[in-house]
Amino acid sequence: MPRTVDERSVKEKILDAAGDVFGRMGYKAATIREICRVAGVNVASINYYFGGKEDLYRTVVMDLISRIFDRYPIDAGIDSLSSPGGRLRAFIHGALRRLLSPDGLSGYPGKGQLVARELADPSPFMDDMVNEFIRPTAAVLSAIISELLGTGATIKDIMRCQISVIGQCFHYAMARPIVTRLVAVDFSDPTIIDELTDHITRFSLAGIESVRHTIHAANDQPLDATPVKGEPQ
Amino acid sequence: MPRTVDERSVKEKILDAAGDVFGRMGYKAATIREICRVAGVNVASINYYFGGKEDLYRTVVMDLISRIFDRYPIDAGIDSLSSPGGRLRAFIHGALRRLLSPDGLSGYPGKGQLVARELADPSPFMDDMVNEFIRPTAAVLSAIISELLGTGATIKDIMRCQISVIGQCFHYAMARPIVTRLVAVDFSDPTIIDELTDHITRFSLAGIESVRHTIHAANDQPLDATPVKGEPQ
DNA sequence: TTTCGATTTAAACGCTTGTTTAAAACATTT
DNA sequence: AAATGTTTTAAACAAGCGTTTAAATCGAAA
Repeated sequence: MPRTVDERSVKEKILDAAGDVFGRMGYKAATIREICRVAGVNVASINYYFGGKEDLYRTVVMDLISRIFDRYPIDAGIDSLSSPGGRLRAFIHGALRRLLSPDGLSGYPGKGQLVARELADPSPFMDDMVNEFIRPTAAVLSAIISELLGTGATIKDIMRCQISVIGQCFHYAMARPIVTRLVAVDFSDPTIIDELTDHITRFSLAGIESVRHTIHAANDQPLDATPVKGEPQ
Repeated sequence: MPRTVDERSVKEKILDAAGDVFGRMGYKAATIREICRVAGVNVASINYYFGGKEDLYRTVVMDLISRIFDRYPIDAGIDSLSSPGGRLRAFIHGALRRLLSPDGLSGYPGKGQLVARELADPSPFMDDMVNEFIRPTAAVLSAIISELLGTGATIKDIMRCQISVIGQCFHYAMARPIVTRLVAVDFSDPTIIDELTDHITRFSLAGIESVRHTIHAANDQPLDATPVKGEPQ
């Protein structure tokens, strides 16, 4: 237990520094000496307060994600909306805020990369993360899309549309090193989340609607063989 | 230079093993002792043939990507098609083959993760990769989308649609650890690339068309404030 | 002031890393 | 068969890692 006001600060300084260093370097390349240098504490502090490097990492990742989902809950404003389109919009808005907010997962460079790194290179406790945070999130989106697709939609249909929606959101966070290299995107612009919400919602609603049409039109024609190659009009 | 048939095999055995180990563990966590153990060669071989760990990594990544883009060129069958929708389909097909083919970037687990890892944690030579491979690819897609959006589309419009299309493709490769945890996707099924091409093309063409409508309808109404919240019908 | 538990510190520990070395093994040429 | 240049090998190297240790430092209670 901490004694003075500075004590809790030591633990927090380590957590902050660890988030940055782990995010920038990855678990293996990050050294506790570098973390302690950034935090301005002694190297033994990490073992004293957290027991070791691995436990520190687990704490950092879990704390970060928990805090984000506390601040931007999965179903924020979703239940209150009656139209599935509005709910899709609320979902996309929430996902983008979790991914792109400066106080969110993407305080780039640093903490935000932790998530991208976990995706590319899952930790042993990735399963906990999936079960606790991602699975409930996916369930909410799945319900919305299922409603938009209407009866007749298979699990495959729902799943693919789900990935189409999430993929658009994630790409901004995941491929940020590439996106920023290719085009000038000002991620610090506070209006960008709203703008992207507009775009992705519009894009996705049309995409889902198009899939819905093919489902209802598929009753009389085969599905396996050579698929539709032409564009709509 | 190699003397016998086995000699070229040593270099290739190292390259193969390095692709697997680097992909599974990441650059830092991968040890040359593990790579050599997998390859069945002496630890000194890597320095003898490649000069060191870093040069080996660079060679592995560049070789892998070059080979993929040789096998699945950016504009495969795109120029021959007259309709922009058909060209979009060809582009998506190519992107998915590069990302998901078993002989492609995604010989999962292993080499495929190298790409995801490079996205989340770019190497010093990420700039070379972007300039040589990604920028030309993005240019092709940009031209197709520009044509689909028609006159009046801003660079922002084109860019966002571009990311919407690429994001869908990449998500299968990037978030594979999560996707496979959530739903049963058989990535070894040879027809999956064609199926996903169908879905993403259909989804994207409708999305782009929807964006096109808003562009042409935006001449008389403001764009900033509260955006469309309702769903299509 | 003295005492005592909690924190901070500098130094050291054992271990693994990438790399180097010098000798052995090999295939080919003279 | 002897000589030559190339490849393979086991062993060693210095450097850096996470972790431990034991002493120093600190703040509050007695």
